Amino acid sequence: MTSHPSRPSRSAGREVKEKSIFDAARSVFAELGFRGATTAEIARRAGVPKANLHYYFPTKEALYRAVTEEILTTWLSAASSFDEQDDPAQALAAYVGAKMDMARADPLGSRIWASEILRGAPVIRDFLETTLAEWLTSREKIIRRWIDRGQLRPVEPRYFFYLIWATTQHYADFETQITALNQGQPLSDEQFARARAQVIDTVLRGVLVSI
Amino acid sequence: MTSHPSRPSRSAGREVKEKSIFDAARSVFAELGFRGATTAEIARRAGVPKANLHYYFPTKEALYRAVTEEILTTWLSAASSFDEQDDPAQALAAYVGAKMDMARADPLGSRIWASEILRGAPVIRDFLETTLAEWLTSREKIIRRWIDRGQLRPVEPRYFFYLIWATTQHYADFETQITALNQGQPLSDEQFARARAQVIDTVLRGVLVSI
DNA sequence: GATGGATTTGACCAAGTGGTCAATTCGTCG
DNA sequence: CGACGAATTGACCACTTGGTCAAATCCATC
Repeated sequence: MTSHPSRPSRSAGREVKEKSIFDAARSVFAELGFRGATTAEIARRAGVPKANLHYYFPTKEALYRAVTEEILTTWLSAASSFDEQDDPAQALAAYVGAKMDMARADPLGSRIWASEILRGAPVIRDFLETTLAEWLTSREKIIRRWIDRGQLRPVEPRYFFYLIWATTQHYADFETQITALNQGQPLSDEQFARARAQVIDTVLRGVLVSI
Repeated sequence: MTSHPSRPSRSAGREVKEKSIFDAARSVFAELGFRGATTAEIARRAGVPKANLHYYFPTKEALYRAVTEEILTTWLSAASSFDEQDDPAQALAAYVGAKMDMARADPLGSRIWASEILRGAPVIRDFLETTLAEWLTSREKIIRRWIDRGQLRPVEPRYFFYLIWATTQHYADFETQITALNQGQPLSDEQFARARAQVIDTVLRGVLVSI
């Protein structure tokens, strides 16, 4: 204990404040994109003066990079859930399910990613061309092994991954549309669970040899 | 003939100019979104002074609405290609193929749509809640009929449509990412044809009872 | 070739932008 | 306590934004 509980220590206060700015930036970037986002709006949502925001993050771009950095980290840790197993059905179901859960738990991250890609990926281009490309290559090998063993239909692995990514991220990126088509109500937990199960099922049936 | 071929008539000149502004706006909105787009940049790409742009389109929002209007029109005409047929395999293959072709032929339209949804669909919300919702309801009936006839596995139709929309539009919206993962080269016609065929095949196998 | 509406455009404006800075306040520690 | 660095913030700045406007130009018609 360095201070009274109701008055957090200096360093703890810093973390809290930095996080509130960070979270505000996340939501604004997800809604308006990098160009459309304004530091004034981010500061407003964070409940701090604009000058204070610039104390913690020197520029708008630095703040944006911090946000994308965290998204890439999250993505990587989730990507490792795609493991080689004997049973492709189990491995794929786990992976697709995990991606659906991510879209539900953190739609903002997915939307910032989408927005970044839409504008030509100036910030994460390097990540796409190196880390993501390597990840994809290594997982293609796993898919090909399953195909060689006759467990999977002969598909081009990368287009199969695109289908998985597109479908799962759609529930985050197009949440507005999905809600509008659901009588204006966001998908309930039950509805989402049903969608999740169906996505897994459809994807698996699409590529498995037998089921 | 109202004038010399090299000097277009007044009304023809108007159409040409309006279209060049319109096309420039499309590309800027697709890249930067509504908020990120600037009238100066649109005017620059159209090769006209900014004041001239405002002569043809009074405000940035009017220009944006004109662009989205055209996208909705295109969408509707393409949506009618989803017809009721005896054979769901044929109908679905035609629909998915058409959506893939649209993503290839006009990626900008898809990206503007995506960008509009990402920011909460303030402009097309009404379209989503009325026209699109009705379209979806009517097509759900067709899907259910196929299910009742035992031609399709019992899926919730709307989540199935989301999978189709997400997967096909991904090739437009995430073109930057797909290109980055393809050694920096956009998908060739051959690669795209392969992706198109695989998407159709995977989607069909995912929901057809027998194939 | 004169007329008059359509078109073009440079100059301009108020509001908003990202970012700075100096003055102030705060909290910790000797 | 006093002092010193960390943190806070109102005021400010140069630049960009969407949009205006009046003067100039164009061109079909008579």
